[in-house]
Amino acid sequence: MSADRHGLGKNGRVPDEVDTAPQRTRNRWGEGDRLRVEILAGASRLLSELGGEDGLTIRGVARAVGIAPASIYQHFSDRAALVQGLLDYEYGRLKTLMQEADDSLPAADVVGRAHAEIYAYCDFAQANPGHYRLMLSLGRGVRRPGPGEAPAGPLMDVIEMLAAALGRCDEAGYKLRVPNVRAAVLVFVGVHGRVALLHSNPSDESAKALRPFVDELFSLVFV
Amino acid sequence: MSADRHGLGKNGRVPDEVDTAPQRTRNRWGEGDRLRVEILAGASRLLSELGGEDGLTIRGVARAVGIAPASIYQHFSDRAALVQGLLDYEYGRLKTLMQEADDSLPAADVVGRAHAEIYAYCDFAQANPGHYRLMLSLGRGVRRPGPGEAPAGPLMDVIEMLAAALGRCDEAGYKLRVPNVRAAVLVFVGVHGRVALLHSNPSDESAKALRPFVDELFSLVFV
DNA sequence: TGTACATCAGTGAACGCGCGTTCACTGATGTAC
DNA sequence: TGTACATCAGTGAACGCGCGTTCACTGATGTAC
Repeated sequence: MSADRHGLGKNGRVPDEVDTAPQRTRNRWGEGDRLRVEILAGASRLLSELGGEDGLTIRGVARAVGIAPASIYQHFSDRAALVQGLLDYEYGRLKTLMQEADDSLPAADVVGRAHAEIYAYCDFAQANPGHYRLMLSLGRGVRRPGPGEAPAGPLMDVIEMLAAALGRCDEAGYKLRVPNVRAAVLVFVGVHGRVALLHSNPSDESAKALRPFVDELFSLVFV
Repeated sequence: MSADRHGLGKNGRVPDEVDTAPQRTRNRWGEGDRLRVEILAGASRLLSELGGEDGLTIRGVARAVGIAPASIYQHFSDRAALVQGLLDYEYGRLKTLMQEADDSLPAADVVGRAHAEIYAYCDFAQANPGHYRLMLSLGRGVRRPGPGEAPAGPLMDVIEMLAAALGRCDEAGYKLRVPNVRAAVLVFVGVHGRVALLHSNPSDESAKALRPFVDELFSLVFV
């Protein structure tokens, strides 16, 4: 046993298992929850590599993480729960990125901060097309609000962040042509449409520069 | 055989097969191509009912049409070809609807005609969410232009239609604030983003009225 | 201190299912001579 | 006109595959007494 620790067999070749199963060491007592984030990270990586929800299977994620498919069920009740968990995880990342971009500028630069938020959004969308598609729920198996339920959700959180940033601009004297929430929806929707168009046409080099487009959108909503 | 033509067995009950297989009569000699459009229509219906590409399987379509799965291979080389055929079919429908809306107004009413085109687009998107998602290629298995290839495609056709309509407005004196192609992209992208937002949040009743939003977009691109 | 037991992290093997695709075929309709 | 053959529209049965999920399990680590 100890003779094989170097990963080399007697003939000096790397055994086949090394390629497929990167021999995970199990977590210690009481640290079982660590696997949960490993699973989410593996699923996230898978989404990046495959660019869509299609390869996002229980077995695929298990392979990516290096565990048995059955092990996933200790942390997620079924595939739908895994996808939902991944969505929460990614929305958390996106909101953090936007908030950090906002915080990175001086408090007084309200217009710059609003721009920075949406730039961060664009960067995320361009760097993570697979995640973006899933998050905009143009895939299946995503929980949607019921008929009576309020149209809340992580998407609304993002729009509200943007609305707040635009509201601060308005208060600081950079007047909006429409109420701040309407302006936020307009900008968000424009950016989202542009990103979707880009994703559906990745060869359009001229469209990859999203910032000028964002600036144009902003210039339209301000007086 | 002729005794069973009424679809009733000896005990007066409808045989089980009637429910699943609506006993298609095969096409006549030389009319084999008719099945092709039956398949596309069945696939289209399936897309409407299921709201996504997920149920769009060879076997599912065969069931919807009432034929054997193997029969599809006489008209489409594989599943990807079927999906591509469906896309062409649906883009044809969309462009026809937009053109008809345009033609339904007097030639002189250039602004009304531009509005009518995009209204038709909205109506299509709202009436066919499953088709819309697939067409905007936020699904898998859709042919995309290669790296060197021009970013043409049915989506560009739609945008060019709109750009032409906006160009006619500009020429008629309803001046645009930006070049007509940029204005078309802006309007299209805004509408698409709004529709996507609506699809991801179908309970948002206030967002279902797309026309005011479209009008707002138009008012932003005109002087 | 030992020792029986509980809890933990994680697994291997199996299940039934629906899928895409292939292949040899069936029976009806046309065509050559 | 017959009749052999070609072509057509479409099928039934089978294949191998990857999937989601379940279940009894393994071995390590903690805890009660």
